[in-house]
Amino acid sequence: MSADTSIHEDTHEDLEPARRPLRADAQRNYDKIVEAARVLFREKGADTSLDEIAKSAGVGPGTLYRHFPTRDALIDAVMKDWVDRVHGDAEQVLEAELGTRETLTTWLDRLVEHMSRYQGAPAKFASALDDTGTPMHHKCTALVAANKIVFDSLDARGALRAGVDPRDVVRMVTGIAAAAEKSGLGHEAATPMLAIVADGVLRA
Amino acid sequence: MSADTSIHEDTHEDLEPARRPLRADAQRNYDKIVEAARVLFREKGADTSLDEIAKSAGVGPGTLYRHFPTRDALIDAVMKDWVDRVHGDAEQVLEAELGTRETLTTWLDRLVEHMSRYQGAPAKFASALDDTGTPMHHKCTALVAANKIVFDSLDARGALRAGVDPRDVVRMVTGIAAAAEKSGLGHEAATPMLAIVADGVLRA
DNA sequence: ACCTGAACACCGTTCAAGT
DNA sequence: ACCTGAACACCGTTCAAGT
Repeated sequence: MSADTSIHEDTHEDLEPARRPLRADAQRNYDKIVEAARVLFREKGADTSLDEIAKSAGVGPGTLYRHFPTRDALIDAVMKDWVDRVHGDAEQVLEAELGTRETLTTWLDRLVEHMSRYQGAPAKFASALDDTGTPMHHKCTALVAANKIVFDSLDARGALRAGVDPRDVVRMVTGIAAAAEKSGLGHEAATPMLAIVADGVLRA
Repeated sequence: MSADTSIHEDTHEDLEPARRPLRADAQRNYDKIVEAARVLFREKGADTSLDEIAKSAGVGPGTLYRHFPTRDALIDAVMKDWVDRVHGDAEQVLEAELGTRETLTTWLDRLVEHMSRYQGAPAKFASALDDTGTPMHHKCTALVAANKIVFDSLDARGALRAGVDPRDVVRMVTGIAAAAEKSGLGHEAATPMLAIVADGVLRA
């Protein structure tokens, strides 16, 4: 190993755009937009009007479009460190060395939590999961990869029922997170549904 | 029993608005709008612009609003006979007298099918499930009621795992239907997810 | 009682004009 | 190279004027 921080040890980030440095004022605007979006996404959800975001950032709508040609691209930028946290969570859950069922349920809980970061986000994940090419799809592959780590471990322990595709589980959790959000009961509404999933995934 | 057809034997329809007859031209417009909506919902999904529907029906936008103050109300009208079909399906599934697992999976399949009638409908169901008062919520209670019939039967057979709330299953299927739709793979994408649900719901 | 269509507010997106 | 803001298209919603 060479350095200590921000090592690219894994393969889930190599496709980063690698854009060259922006002009000073452009960079400032870029940051202001992302920060404004972060706040508004949290307060009003991931469908907040782009105009409002631009206004709140103090830039013209055209500037926002220059930096983020699509809403997806903006969401992507707002969720910059998200991928790493998901990956870290997967490993953390495994390191806890819990029983198989508890390992699975706490992981699924984290999954929902990560997906539900912003109102409306679960639906975006559901859409992006099979929509190759969009920026959000990158996040989804990270999600699938992290999930695979956990499932591989469970499989090694012989805990999985035959014929369960981990990818289907992610897809299902996507839907569960969306349903829980729309229930208005907060994302604790997901817990009983995740319990059913766990029983369906684990060997009887 | 008195008559043979369209008996109101159950309680899932007594709260119908009971509106008095419309003037002839108004009734004609009402029908034209519902028919246009039915076609467009099928072709372009349940989020088709109301303006487009009005135009396709050959009426002004104001006329549409007079009859259907909200999009939900229009969807409700389009799905008029839907409730009865769901209820009938539940009974039909039970009459087939299949094994417990097959009973459950075919029922869940039907549920998804019913929810996925129009593009965007699963999301509406998810939202309406706990949103009392909206017209779509009526459909949801019908859904829950039909589902209860099947689950009661399974429970009587001792097939259910302890602690499973049928309502949570409906909520979950709502999410699954939405996720399957957004996957773009058609609603067969739901099948493997439903299999997991079945294993989670049935006693091991 | 019902219909029409103009009018308004709002949002996403583009682009010519500026620095 | 980057920003601004006017401009356009589109949609939901309302309402005064008509029959």
